[in-house]
Amino acid sequence: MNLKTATEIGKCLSNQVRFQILEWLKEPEKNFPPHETLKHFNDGVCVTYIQEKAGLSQSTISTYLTNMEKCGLLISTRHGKWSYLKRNEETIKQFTDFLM
Amino acid sequence: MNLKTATEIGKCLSNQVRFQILEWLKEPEKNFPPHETLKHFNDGVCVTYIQEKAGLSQSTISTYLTNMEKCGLLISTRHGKWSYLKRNEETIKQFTDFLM
DNA sequence: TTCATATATCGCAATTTATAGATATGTTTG
DNA sequence: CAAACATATCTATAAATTGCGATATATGAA
Repeated sequence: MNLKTATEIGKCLSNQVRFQILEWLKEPEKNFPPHETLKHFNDGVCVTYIQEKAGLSQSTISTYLTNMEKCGLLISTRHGKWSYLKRNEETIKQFTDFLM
Repeated sequence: MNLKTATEIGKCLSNQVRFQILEWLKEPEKNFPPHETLKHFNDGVCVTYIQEKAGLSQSTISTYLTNMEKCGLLISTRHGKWSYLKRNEETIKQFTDFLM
């Protein structure tokens, strides 16, 4: 982890909704409805569920999630027409190690 | 640690200079000149040293440091006309625990 | 008390971010 | 292929942040 990447992560964490999403994704099955097609949360939660729960527009949430993925906070996996997002614990660990 | 406080900390970490200051303060004796009056770094580093090293204006750095103290990232101690700043490891730990 | 130094606060212009609607792209299904 | 749906990107505007100079406040020294 370097200063530039860490600051990019800091930018993601500077917004309450984005930070909240990261918290929700700690326990997907507790915070989101079960997936209808996919029967598990192995790859996280789809954009629509996150968007509905956050209550912001689809475009806003999509941008948030894209940025969070770019700086390594999230991992995105496509299954058909859905994108599933989960926390990238490795990057989060590197970030906290860098900070402490 | 709650979401609001964590996001305030995130805001501090969203700027490269502020993040850098936090990194410098990990090892004050390595990153700053020795104090002339105070002979130790027990309370951290004075505003002027941080300002000179960061290369931004006095007012900007003062505001940065004030904000970083308000959200608990730094601890400020007055000794005469100088303010000394050091990392608040307790808050930093709470923040990383909250994130992980 | 007056001066010099250290830090804090105010007011402002420039830049960046937040957020939405419109539109584009990608994917499945009929 | 066309329709329907999920997600991504583009464009625009309001709001927040950046960073500075000017000014105010606090402290120690003369």
